[in-house]
Amino acid sequence: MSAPTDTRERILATARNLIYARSYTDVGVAEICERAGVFKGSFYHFFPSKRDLTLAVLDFILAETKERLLDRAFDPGIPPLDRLDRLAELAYGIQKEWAAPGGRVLGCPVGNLATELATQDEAIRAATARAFARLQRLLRQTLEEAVDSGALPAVDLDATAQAMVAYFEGVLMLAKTENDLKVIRRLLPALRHIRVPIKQSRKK
Amino acid sequence: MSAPTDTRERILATARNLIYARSYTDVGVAEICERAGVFKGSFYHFFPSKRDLTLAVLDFILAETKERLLDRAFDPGIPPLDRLDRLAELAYGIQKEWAAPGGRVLGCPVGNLATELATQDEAIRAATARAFARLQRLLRQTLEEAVDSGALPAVDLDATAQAMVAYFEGVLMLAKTENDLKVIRRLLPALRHIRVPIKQSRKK
DNA sequence: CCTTGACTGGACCGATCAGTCAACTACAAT
DNA sequence: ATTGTAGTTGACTGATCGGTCCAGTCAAGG
Repeated sequence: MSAPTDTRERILATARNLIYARSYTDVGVAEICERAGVFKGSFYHFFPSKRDLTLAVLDFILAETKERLLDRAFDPGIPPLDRLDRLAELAYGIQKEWAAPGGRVLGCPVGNLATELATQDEAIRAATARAFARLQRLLRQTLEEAVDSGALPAVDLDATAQAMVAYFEGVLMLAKTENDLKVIRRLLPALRHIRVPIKQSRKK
Repeated sequence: MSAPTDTRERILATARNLIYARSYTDVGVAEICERAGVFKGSFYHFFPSKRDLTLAVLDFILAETKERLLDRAFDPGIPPLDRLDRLAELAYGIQKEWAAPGGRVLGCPVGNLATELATQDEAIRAATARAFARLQRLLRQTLEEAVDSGALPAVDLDATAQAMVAYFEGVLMLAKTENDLKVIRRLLPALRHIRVPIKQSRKK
């Protein structure tokens, strides 16, 4: 029982904070160790490489996102379309929270890593893609319920869910670039209006 | 007259290619010089620093994007809403072209730099933000025409244009992450359905 | 012919990078 | 008591980082 060592957790949390606030390549192992109050040797005792650490950081982020964002937004007790509004509100709150300390909007931690590393590291690319797929699945389920209950006209469910993921990520990216939380306030609520119509045969 | 030296241009083009295909931090000055067939000394004769090079690369990208994408899509001779389809088609073609050599979808060169550096380098952040603002302006103008001609019901013009920028960037980012051009094919045409309704007073 | 100055070639710099390693400590099981 | 093992400490390595420096090249202008 007890806490066998919190070292690993400290490394993980510190790495998450630094990498999220800056970037993968910009943050070095030495800096992570320093800020976590850990020595190089301990780092490499727990993680075979910086790359493996990053994969672990991704898991960490995914777990946190699930409980802080997804589980709360995609609550079956909420009417389907309202879940989208909930998602937007929660995401805004989280972004605000992260922006507070450094005064910088940080965007989506998954999207940031994906953009930086997708073309360079296949494992990380795949992991981020899986994360997006999970969000897409939740959205698709929500849309399906909305259509079934008549709250939403028929749409291409898969494409619309994916488009919502894209929009969500795009808004966070834009907010990061403008370094302005208001972008999220302004744009994210329109998530519920994203629609990909069912595709018809080409218009000749 | 003549070509005073193509050295600077070669450095710029090489740097663009390398940075776009990988990332700012991952590509070193030495590698850029090597691939451009230029020596370190020449590099620093033309560019005071790697950061300044990157600013120049951004200009380079912006100029290219303007003539290859924006000028063609936002042609006043095309009906406003059709310009959006045109934008989607052209963007797809360009992405396909860039993906061909390395078999990797590269996403938006501006978005990539923005995501990687927005929190670290204020000048680059501002430059990418300006690029997005330019696209937003073009979209806003297009939407205005569409509304005036009755092709589109009234919407919040500024917010919708910005939402379209976000969606556009989000789709490219997702395509890069999934490493799949079909994502663009599938999602980008829905750009024309993005809508941010005119905001009403809070629902109580 | 001589100077000037843009440009090139390339050695070199200190700092930092990810990663290694052997010695050490603490505790558990035998 | 002894050994095994998980974890810690921190010096160290070779490579690479961005950047500096300067002697040399060359064409244009006087």
